[in-house]
Amino acid sequence: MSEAPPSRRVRVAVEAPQHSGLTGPLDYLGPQDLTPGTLVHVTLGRRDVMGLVWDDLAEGQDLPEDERLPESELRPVGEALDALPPLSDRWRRLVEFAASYYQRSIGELALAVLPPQLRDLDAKQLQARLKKLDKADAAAATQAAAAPITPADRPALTAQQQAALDAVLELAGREAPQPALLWGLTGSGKTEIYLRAAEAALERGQQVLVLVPEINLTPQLEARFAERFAGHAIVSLHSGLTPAQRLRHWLAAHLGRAQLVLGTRLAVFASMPRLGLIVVDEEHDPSYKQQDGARYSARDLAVYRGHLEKVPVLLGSATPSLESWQHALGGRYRRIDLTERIGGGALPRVRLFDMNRLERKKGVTTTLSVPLLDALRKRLDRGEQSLVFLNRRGYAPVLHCDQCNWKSDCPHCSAHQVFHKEDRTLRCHHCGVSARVPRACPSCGNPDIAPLGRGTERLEEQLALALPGARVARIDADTTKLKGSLESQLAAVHEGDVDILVGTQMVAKGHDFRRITLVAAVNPDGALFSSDFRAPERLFSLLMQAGGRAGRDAAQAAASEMWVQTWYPEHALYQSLQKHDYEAFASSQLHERMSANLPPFAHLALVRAEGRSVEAARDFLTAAQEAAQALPLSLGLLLYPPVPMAVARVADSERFQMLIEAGSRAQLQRFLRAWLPELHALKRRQKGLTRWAVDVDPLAI
DNA sequence: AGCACGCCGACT
DNA sequence: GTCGGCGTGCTC
Repeated sequence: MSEAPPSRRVRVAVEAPQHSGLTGPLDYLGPQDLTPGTLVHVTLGRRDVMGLVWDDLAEGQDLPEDERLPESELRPVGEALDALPPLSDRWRRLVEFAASYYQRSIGELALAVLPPQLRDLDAKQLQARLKKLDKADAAAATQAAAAPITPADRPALTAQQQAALDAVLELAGREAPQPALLWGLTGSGKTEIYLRAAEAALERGQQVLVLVPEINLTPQLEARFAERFAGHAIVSLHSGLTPAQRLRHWLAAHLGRAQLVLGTRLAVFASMPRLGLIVVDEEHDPSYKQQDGARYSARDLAVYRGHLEKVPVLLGSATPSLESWQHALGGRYRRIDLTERIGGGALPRVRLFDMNRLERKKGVTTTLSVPLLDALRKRLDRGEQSLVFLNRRGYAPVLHCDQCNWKSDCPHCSAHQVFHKEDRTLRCHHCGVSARVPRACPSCGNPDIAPLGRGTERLEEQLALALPGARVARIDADTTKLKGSLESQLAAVHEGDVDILVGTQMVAKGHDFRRITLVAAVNPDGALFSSDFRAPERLFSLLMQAGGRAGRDAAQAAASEMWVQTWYPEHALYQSLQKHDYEAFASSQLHERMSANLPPFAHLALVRAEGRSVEAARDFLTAAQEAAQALPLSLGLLLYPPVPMAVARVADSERFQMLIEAGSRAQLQRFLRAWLPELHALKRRQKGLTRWAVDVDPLAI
């Protein structure tokens, strides 16, 4: 028997959430040779939890010597899962940065971004898992020898693409590459640039990380990469995988066996020992921001990770986020442009249809205007497809009684219940409650209750009625609930089994329709007057993307059209859209943002509070504000008063929020670090407060 | 967050 | 007398 190695103080990041007040790693006693990055079981209170051996934090970040527990009071670490190679130093720096920036504990974040199944394993089970993986890999390796990529397999690059690729490769050759913003129209061949850049990294023996905004978009991109890189190991990482798949794919990345990792925002934390390139496709997409728990932006973390690992980051978009655009204008990002569509195709002609020109007759539906129906009919006659875009699910957003003014309000939320005709339900899109549609007005008994407004279900019905013989189909969250149904419905469109496709933003993103020559946005005005300062940016990008669905087949591009029905055709947003002029739009938005002192010229944090009563939620934030004003660090910050959220009550919970504005990130960070402990204390005193959270760099205000 | 302890109401 | 309600407080 060998002697037990001498014990020492070991820092372990444990899975304890922020609310516990335990922010940094905890101290345990462990063997001398325990490497940082190793998973260990430790006792926390009375339970056994997973922890990750951490290093001593940087000067100033750590507790002072005299506040640490004496070694005599420390508990020993439990079993180490040392069959797994430790998480790298760079990986830990990324997690440390993310935890600090988004104001969460290191342990919470570190363990939340590991595959969930890893937490439930003991050393023996892990070893078995790794052995099984070895076997499978060996079998796969003998089966398919990596086929070299030959130039013949790839489409020739246009001159512009070649220049873009050269710029990317030049960056990759630098010691500390600058992030690149690949600004390319839909159909300009961005994906080909990703593929070529990835190819170069693979040839150097490096791994490539590709992020996409939605799970929906992973299969088609995965197919493209799989086709190009046959024989290479490609794995996907997203929340749609089974726990076992997720662990297997994560391990493949961590062990360096997966050469390409493709995934949604959580994949930004994938452990990759030989990372050589990060691609963030559709970098402007709001889905990159996590909306609960640690509210990180995977795009921003990707940029930070690139900086840490000294690898190039390629941010791609036709309508970059104004943050990224501003970075490019300021020279922090290298801008690379793709301004031509492949094959010389033109962008669809944008027609702004002025709704004011229609005669307004009472009770007559104007959404399907006569000219729009004519345009749709023209496509039908030519055997072409059309996409009608409406960002609202259901049949009608509300039911209404003419006699007593009753409305289908949700009993638990400050929102209407949406009428879904298909299953005759009234559903609240905020809390999810569902009720049968009443036969008569529940308030006065009037049998004549009517739907008000329209959603995709009703649009589908009205189109079928107005255009007899047309094959109308609808794709939205309701028609794609079942697994695989989105794929089969998209396939039906590709097969030509559909003439007119009705859909929400789900169909506006990414899907490559070949035969669509008309895209119509029938009611996009809502976002023009939203209280959220980012609403115009989102609308512009959504409409550009929707428009990009038309004319992808170069032969039909000339005849393709985007139809926008609006009451405000003179609005600057639509004017820029009509000219496909993202630059003009961005410039006017940035101008507005600068004069209003909004991002990217200011930095925001949002504190949200939920309580059983309006008072509980509001009083908490008011007290929080008072505590903030007492801090010297709040000097120069703008603390807005607490206000109810746009939907103030959800599932019987009252919601308030409060905005903090700072001139610099560092200032905001310093303030939050000092302030949050006070909020934890306040929460304990505030009765009826159920939850609160800080959102750094919030996307939706 | 878990998971204790702790101090008051309706049950065998 | 005890089972259990959820308020309060702690976890290296």
